[in-house]
Amino acid sequence: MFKIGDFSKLTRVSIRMLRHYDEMGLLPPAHIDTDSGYRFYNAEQLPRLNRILALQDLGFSLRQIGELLAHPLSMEQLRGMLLQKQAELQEQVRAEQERLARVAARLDQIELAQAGGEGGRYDVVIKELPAVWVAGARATISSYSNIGFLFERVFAHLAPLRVQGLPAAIWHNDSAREDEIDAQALVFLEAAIPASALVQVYQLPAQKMATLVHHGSYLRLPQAYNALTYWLARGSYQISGANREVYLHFSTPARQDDDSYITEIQFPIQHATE
Amino acid sequence: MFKIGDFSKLTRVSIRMLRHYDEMGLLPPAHIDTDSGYRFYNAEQLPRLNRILALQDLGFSLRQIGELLAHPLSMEQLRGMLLQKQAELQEQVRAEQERLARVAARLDQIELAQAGGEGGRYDVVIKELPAVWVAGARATISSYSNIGFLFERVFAHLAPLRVQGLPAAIWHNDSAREDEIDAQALVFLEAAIPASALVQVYQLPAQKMATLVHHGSYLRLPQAYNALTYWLARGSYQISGANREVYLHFSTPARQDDDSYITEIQFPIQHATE
DNA sequence: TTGCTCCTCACGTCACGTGAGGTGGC
DNA sequence: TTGCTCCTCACGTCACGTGAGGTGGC
Repeated sequence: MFKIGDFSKLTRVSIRMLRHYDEMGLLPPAHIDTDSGYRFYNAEQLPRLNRILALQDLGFSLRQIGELLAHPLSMEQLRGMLLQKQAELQEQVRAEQERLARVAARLDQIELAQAGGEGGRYDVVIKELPAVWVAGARATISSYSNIGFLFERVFAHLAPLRVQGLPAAIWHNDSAREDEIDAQALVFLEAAIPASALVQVYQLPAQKMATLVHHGSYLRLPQAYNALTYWLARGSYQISGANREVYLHFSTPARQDDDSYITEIQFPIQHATE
Repeated sequence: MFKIGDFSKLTRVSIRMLRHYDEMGLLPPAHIDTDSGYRFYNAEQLPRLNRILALQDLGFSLRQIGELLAHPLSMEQLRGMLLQKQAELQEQVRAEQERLARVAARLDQIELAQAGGEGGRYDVVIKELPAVWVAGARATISSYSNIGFLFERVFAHLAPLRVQGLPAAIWHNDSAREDEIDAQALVFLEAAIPASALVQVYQLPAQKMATLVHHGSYLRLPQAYNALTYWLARGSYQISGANREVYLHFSTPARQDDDSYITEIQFPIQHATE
């Protein structure tokens, strides 16, 4: 028989935890002194404690372990649980490795900044955007700054409906030619509204996005794009579609050199392994 | 200006968390209505929120982020913190991968058991043993079961000192010959005691151990050894020294076929990469 | 007018560590 | 007799989610 302190030394499990396992019914002591309340353990209890520790190491919670010990699973069921655990752990490892890549990218960013670069002002954030309704107009334009008339079309469509929302652009840059830009102006909606010949209304699908907020004039947007694409190149993501700009602070008509503008750049991404 | 719900939708940060960041002083709203207490945010706050989220993603706690935002670090200091984070994350990834290997080993164990094997009854547990004083006697013997006389030597040394402790054996199996076993009998002590010509007293160094508890006769110890060595072969550990047996439940003189015996087998291990 | 949004307060999570304050055994 | 060990009770951790119960704006 071991007093709790000796059993703790033997098993390297803290006294606190042995008491906790007792409380949870996972490992009641072999004997409890009725006068003093002292817990006494014996060597026969070691296999059970080891099973608890092993299951914990496999990633089960103490509650789950309690159930596993109370209602032992068949080999086949246990195998199923472990296969699921394995998948979870693999996903966790992947997530950790991606985080590591992001730390490395951040370190790179610092070194570039020390070398005189500009990227250090931006923080890239990954978001899961849900599906959302938009009203949009699309056309091929000859310059990025010419998107204005598309927005006018959309706004003209929305005004009589008394609908408002954040404006955004999607740049479908399939063409290699710099003067053939497949551009889409859109406004985010709360819900579906009627469409028209010139303005489409549809749902953008849910999408994982790498985003960055640029606070300043459009003339310095290229630096922001550089920071984001550099970050993406360093990481473990692939760009999986057309990039967007969300105009969080702007004026109409747009000016190219307004330093108060705030623009979020978004690139749809997916895991490089998918 | 955005109400908290709109800002939450925009940033994909829950309302609960925006309020929490306010409470912590990380991101106070740009404006709070004095009557209603409503929080209002504006687009200028997005870069700060993104910085919070990016630092969180790098593994900093909200408290640390608060300090980083209040007292910005130099590039060099930030680099140092990130390098440390990187090391921590690498260690975490390694630990997760080892855990994954253990899950895989467990799955193997199940398949072996289904094929009629015996390994399924054992749970391997890793422990960090601290340095500990022992009294021991060492000799080359011709059979494992001949270790008894070495224990008698140790017990004879301890008896007049009125010292007790758990007995254990260390098997220094350097020789290839099965009838030349370099064996050591020892007893764990609470503190140092005098040595003698036949009994050494010294400290076993701290050591990471892979352990397993065998409940049953010594005749079935080989199965327990098989389970442990198989587990070790599957995992990412290297055996780094002589294995031990700790006799948790036994009798003197020892019998080979006593099913009530409880024995812990220990292999010193280190990471395969070290 | 009626949902909708916002507010504060507070509990629960999960596996622990770390006290405070008190008692029994060598 | 005096440390030592054990006991119970309870708080703190940390980033959240999820209510309860109540109020203001279209």
